[in-house]
Amino acid sequence: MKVLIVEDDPLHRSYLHESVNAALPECSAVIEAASGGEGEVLARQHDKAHIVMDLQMQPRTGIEAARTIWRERPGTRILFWSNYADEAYVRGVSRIVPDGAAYGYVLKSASEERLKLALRSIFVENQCVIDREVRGTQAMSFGQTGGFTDAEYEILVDIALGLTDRAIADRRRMSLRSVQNRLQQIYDKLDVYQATGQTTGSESQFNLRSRAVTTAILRKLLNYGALERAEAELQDWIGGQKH
Amino acid sequence: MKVLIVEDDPLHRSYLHESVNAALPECSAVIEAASGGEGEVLARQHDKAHIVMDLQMQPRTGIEAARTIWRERPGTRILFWSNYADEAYVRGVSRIVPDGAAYGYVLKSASEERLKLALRSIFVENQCVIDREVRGTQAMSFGQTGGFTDAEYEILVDIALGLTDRAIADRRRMSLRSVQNRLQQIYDKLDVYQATGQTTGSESQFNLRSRAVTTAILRKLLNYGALERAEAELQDWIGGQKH
DNA sequence: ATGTTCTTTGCGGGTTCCCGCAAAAGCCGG
DNA sequence: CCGGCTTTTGCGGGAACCCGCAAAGAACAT
Repeated sequence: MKVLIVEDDPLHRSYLHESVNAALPECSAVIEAASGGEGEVLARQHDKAHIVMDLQMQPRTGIEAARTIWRERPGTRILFWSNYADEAYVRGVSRIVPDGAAYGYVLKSASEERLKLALRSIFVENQCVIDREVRGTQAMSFGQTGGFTDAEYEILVDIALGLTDRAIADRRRMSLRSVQNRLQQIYDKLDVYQATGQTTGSESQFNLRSRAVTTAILRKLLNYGALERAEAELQDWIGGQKH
Repeated sequence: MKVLIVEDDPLHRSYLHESVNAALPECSAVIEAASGGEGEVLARQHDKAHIVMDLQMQPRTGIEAARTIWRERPGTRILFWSNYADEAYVRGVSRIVPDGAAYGYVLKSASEERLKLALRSIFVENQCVIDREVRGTQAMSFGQTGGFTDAEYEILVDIALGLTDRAIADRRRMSLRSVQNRLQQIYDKLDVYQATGQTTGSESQFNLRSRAVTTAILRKLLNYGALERAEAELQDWIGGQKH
């Protein structure tokens, strides 16, 4: 068994290396990559290796690396190893995991025991292991309680990118009014109607559109990585438009 | 000499501990704190300790901790130790450093030598040490080349928070039109006028307001921590308004 | 086929935003 | 005090946004 570690922080990398050695004595080789791009290359070279992948990396994030790896080799087992359980990350991961692939998601704050257990579960038993906290945000997200549907999330990302209603309608192939309906659902769910106090009698409001975006960021529905990915997709789409 | 380490990641904490011991043999005690709040408490107890402070921490960030510590003890020497050189962080730090206080800013990606050198320079020589990359974004920010003035940055934060033009005018004590002037300067500097391609002849545009915010985030002028802080200030202001 | 429910679409108007234009108000060297 | 200079403010109009209302469609059980 070979294990490929993709992690840009040298401290965490060597920590992972030790943990893999301790948890998987049957492992014959541990390869290290210090960035997402390097990880993709090494995954191609060692095409039976299991992978431990950091999510936050510069410039090529773990999600992008995992996507290309899974595209070439859908059965690969990947254990994601991340600082946060932000909904944006969780959604990003579950969006790209192929059907039937085994994967894991553990937080860096987890104990070494949990990490070793996860390593054995996924790489030996071929069984998904998802950290309890992550499960929490997953449920939050897919359950209806305050969660966003994929359609709503799509539109949320679009206004975050700064698209106009008209542009969203074009991009998502729906009417202008439907876009605005979705927006209202989003505004409701993000509870964005709080008024700012005012010395004069009348009360000024928030700009709902911008307010929704930052509320989403503050609630960790969106984060830098998600925006970066979405921006890249947007540029692709623009390129395709004027073909 | 005493040194207080404030860092939530245990790996980095013990790495710092070792580096301090190696670089500062005259140091008599090293205290560790695992969060911003704990750091503030320990800083009060050990009121001559120098501080090494991580910036990204949950829930209380290093900038907030540093601000309260400096408020109580303005001469304290603090070495900031961060993953990124985002303009939002750099601006946040230089906004709170008291006049004449010695401080440092080194990146986690720096070599151990650089770290030790910085520890000696600031804690022994009482001399500022700012990582080269950070200097770069500092210059970018305060020099006129594509940089934002404080006034513009303030407004940028305000639209990011979702305030309406009217509300910004009230908050910053200026006329509506002046706010909109500032907005146009911001739109210019962020170069937000790119049109999305369109099948019909006419071309749809971005929503400049939202587009400016995410462009700023993608360029790392804004990030989660900055928004969080600004949101707290905003809530304070709203409270004061309806007194 | 009929009724119920949910989603999508169109219309209209009130509000906010974006911005060109020009007058008014500060800032300085003469 | 006076001509420049930048910055601030007011006005007006066109566009985009927010949203209530109601008709048209789609999905599904009876």
